[in-house]
Amino acid sequence: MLATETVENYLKAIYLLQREAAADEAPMGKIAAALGVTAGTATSMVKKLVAAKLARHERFGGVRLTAKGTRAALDILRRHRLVETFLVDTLGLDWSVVHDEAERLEHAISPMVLDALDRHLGRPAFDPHGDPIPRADGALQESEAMPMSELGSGDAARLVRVLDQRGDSLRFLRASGLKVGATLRVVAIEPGAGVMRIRPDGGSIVSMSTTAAARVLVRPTRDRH
Amino acid sequence: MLATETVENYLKAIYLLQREAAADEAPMGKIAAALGVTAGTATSMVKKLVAAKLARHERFGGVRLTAKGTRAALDILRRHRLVETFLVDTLGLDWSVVHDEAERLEHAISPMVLDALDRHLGRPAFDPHGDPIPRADGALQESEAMPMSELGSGDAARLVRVLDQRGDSLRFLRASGLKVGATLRVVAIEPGAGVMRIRPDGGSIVSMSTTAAARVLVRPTRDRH
DNA sequence: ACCTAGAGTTTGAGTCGTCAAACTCATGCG
DNA sequence: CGCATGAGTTTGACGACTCAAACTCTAGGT
Ligand SMILES: [Mn+2]
Ligand SMILES: [Mn+2]
Ligand SMILES: [Mn+2]
Ligand SMILES: [Mn+2]
Repeated sequence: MLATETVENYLKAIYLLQREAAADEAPMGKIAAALGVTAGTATSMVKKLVAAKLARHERFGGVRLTAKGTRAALDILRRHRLVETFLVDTLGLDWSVVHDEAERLEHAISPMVLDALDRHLGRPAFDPHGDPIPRADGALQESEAMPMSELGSGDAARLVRVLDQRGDSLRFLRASGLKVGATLRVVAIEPGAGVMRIRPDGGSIVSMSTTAAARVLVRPTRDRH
Repeated sequence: MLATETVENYLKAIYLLQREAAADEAPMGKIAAALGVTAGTATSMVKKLVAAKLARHERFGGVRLTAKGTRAALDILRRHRLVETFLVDTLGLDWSVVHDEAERLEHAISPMVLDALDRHLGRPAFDPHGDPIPRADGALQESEAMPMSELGSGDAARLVRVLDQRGDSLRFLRASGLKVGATLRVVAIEPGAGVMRIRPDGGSIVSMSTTAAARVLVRPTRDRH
């Protein structure tokens, strides 16, 4: 919209890297990797963001969005996640493919179409992966959740969000019956092997690495064993 | 998809200009005007299309798409018109605004999303303006229709297509009750003034210039006067 | 047959986003 | 401390797309 498609992609990437970094700063290398460009390209692009007052950056330091940059990033994130929701809920596409589609469509959605889409979908608060959808005013409520890897043996929980957008991860989870909203129970943990065994309600037991499990967020349920 | 977004726009513009030109050739100046670009830019871009075997062109002559270029143009046209149909039928947007929206969205629709959209819409044959939607294999059936300007006084007809995509034209037609599928009758013609008076079924009489009426296509109905 | 107005082309230059490769900085290991 | 290594930056170049302005061709009217 206001910015070019490339700028929109940088803003979104920086926003997401900033959330996940401890220092609340996006490292230049990660930005470059997220966009599939060389570090030099990312450096020069960040300079333009700084010139446009969308980001702050000092030589050899991390990148941080300004309030204006954050607002723009949230707007793009809203478009991205509403499009994903549309592709799954209305068109019936699989949640493992919609991320890449939304990556392109997000740049072509005008405010008018966005609002019509939002209305058509019933103003959803979460996308198919459980990611919160920023509201039109930029408000964003993250859902309370913990990594599935932190559950103990025997614990029951509801799956509320999947952080990994990679297609093969999502296909594995869907095939295992682990979708957003599903309830599950930890049947065993093998700390030595770094593996936990999970039984989704109404499904059969699956094993996954604790690192993979850490990218799945759950909310523990009162345990009616 | 295969081509860049700019190339897609050129191909679609050339295709449409070729259809409407007597010589089945798109004049360079019209191409430039359609894309909002200088004539020099269009010339150099057409050279690239020729190099890519998408078009034929000799110096100072008109531009003609190759079979490959025509196929690509039909593919873009299909995306454009399906998107327009979606915006009107599913999202409820007005037919006067969807053209510009589709102009951007058409480039971001993958084959997978396109097919899901097509299925969701019930594989429509015509878009909201009555323009035929090319099929996935490139087949395109134009509907039989004549310009409304060629009707005689007293003639009854059904409106089947609107050629002018300009927002104000479409808003005028909608406000007058002249939408695709509506039946109407010519109540008077003023050749001197270049105006004809039309009564849409269930609406009140409106005047429009014969040049405007020439851009509205109708199919005469058996006249139960 | 000419000449000119309009249409089309060429040229030179600029912007945007990108890369490769040379370079600089920060730091933690020895 | 000193310096090697990895992270980040700079530079020069390029492809895609565009414009302005100079130039060239074509066709229609006299
Ligand atoms: Mn994107
Ligand atoms: Mn998502
Ligand atoms: Mn377009
Ligand atoms: Mn249309």
